[in-house]
Amino acid sequence: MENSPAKDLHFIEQIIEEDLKSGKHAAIHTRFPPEPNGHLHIGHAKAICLSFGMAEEYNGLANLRFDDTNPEKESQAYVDAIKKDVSWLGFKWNGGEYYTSDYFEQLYSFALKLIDMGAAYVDHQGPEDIASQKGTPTSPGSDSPYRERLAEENRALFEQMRAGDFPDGHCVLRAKIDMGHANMHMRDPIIYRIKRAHHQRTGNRWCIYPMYDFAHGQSDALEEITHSLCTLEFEVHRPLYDWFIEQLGIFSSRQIEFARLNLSYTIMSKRKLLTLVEQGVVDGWDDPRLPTISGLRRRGYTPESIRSFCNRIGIAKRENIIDVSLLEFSLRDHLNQTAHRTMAVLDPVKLVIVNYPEGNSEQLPSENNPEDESAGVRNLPFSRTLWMERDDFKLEANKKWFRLAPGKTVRLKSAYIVRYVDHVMDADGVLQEVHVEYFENSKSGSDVSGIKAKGTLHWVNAATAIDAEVRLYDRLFNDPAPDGHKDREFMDFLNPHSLEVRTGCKLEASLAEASAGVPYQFTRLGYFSLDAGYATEGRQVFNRAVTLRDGWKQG
RNA sequence: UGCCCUAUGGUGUAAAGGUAGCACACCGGUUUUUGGUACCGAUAGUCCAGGUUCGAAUCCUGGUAGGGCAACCA
Repeated sequence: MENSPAKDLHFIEQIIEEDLKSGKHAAIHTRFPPEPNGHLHIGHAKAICLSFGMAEEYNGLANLRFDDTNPEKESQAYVDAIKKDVSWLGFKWNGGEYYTSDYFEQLYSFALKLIDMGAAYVDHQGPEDIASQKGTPTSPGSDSPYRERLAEENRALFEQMRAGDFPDGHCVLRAKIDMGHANMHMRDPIIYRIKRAHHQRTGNRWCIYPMYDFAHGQSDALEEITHSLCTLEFEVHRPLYDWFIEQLGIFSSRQIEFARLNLSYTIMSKRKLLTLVEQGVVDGWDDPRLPTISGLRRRGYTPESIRSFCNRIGIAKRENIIDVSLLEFSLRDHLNQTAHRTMAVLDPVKLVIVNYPEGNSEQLPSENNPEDESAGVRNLPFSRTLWMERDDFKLEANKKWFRLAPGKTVRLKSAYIVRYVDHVMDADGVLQEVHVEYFENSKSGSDVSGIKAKGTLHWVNAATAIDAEVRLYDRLFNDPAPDGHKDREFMDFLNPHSLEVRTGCKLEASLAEASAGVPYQFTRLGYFSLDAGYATEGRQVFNRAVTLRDGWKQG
């Protein structure tokens, strides 16, 4: 690192480097602290890449900690899903796996300490009274009538709270700070509430649970987290976070906030995502149209592409909406290097090579990936009758049309150059067959025909093709910021065409052996992968993750 | 009628008082047996007004705009 060329560091890296250089910390320790009450999305991926990424970059440790202080909303199923997603992204919690609930006893002692210091009190008022006394952002609050209760009495009451002597909601424990503070969070925040709910880890051992502000910072301290990275909305919590550290005299973690990720044409709020799932707008949390990690995985995104995306978007404190095209670029960039090319026809029309002998067939070699020689070569069966893409033929074509049309000549990828002969339409004018003649000496790899074909078409041999269903996805919303409108609901912007199911697609035979989740490029069409979830016996289903970039300007 | 945060091309993000750079998107071109990839090029930016300075995206003052803050949620 010494004398390293001025690399562009984001503000968190700068803070870390300063802390390392000054000796404040010998090594850094970060954490990713999800509440197990929902599924992770691409926004969490940013946070994961940051917190785990910083630990990797500076040879530190990173913890995975489940912030499970509200048993009513949380479950083990979410814990499992989150662990799966983080692992899939390629991160290891080398600092360990923790649960805030493991600290309940310790947090209880912290509360007792606060009480003994005269810095916390039990309040018997209801939520309405407490709320009204809190004041507003522009007017100060007022003191609770229980605020000056003696420490001994508070201690006894708090012990009774724990012992279960009071019903739910009977009273709360509050930090005694300043009801006139400009920061609402400093106006005697509630730090413990009585709640008889079964906790997935502690069962019924506790009937009081600490609030976020009395759990998160303390957990950071107990794990000696040096840099506690979180999103901007916690900025106003930081004074409280620091206040508890000071009062309790615990390890001084530093909370640093960064702007959360927003992606164009989608939503990131757990609540709104849940609405889509519950109302059946999508198939579930892993619907390929959702920005959830599980959705992206099912869509065909790779962990590498998501991580490179997270590295490209930067870390800063200003609000942002990242263009979804950057995400798509990251996927194409990765898959172009790694995905095997295959041929598939989504909207098939018969292509008959009239001068190719009936009954004949041959095997034509085709490279699996022009970007990667080591990917090897496979043989494609070729014969007189093939499938071609319906929109690769047009009756009236101009000079800019490189595909098939009367008078046009094209190359069939890895095969021969063919020239239009005629076509067949049914009574409704729907194209049934295209007839072409091939040039025998134009065979791919040994072309001595001297004929130049502008366009290259993909095709599939009819006799050996396999049938499949292919699902094409478009953005879920029509608006770049569906939840950014004050006067409209995000559901108003749903894209009715976000899913297009194509049946009767023709795939090259090698795809019969495709495994779920392995991405393929369908030549000229995009990147696709087999979806085991949608498949049924004898029917393959492929999802399109993203199209290829289309540089063709029509018209 | 408060407090906190933020303002750089279309979208993101750098530049720590000294040439406003990079990526995506868009547009044009070269190569191409994927209208893909690769490569080359173009367009395009410091919220406003003052001030300090030889010199300001950067420092100061005042505006303006956007975001956040009043759950026994996290």
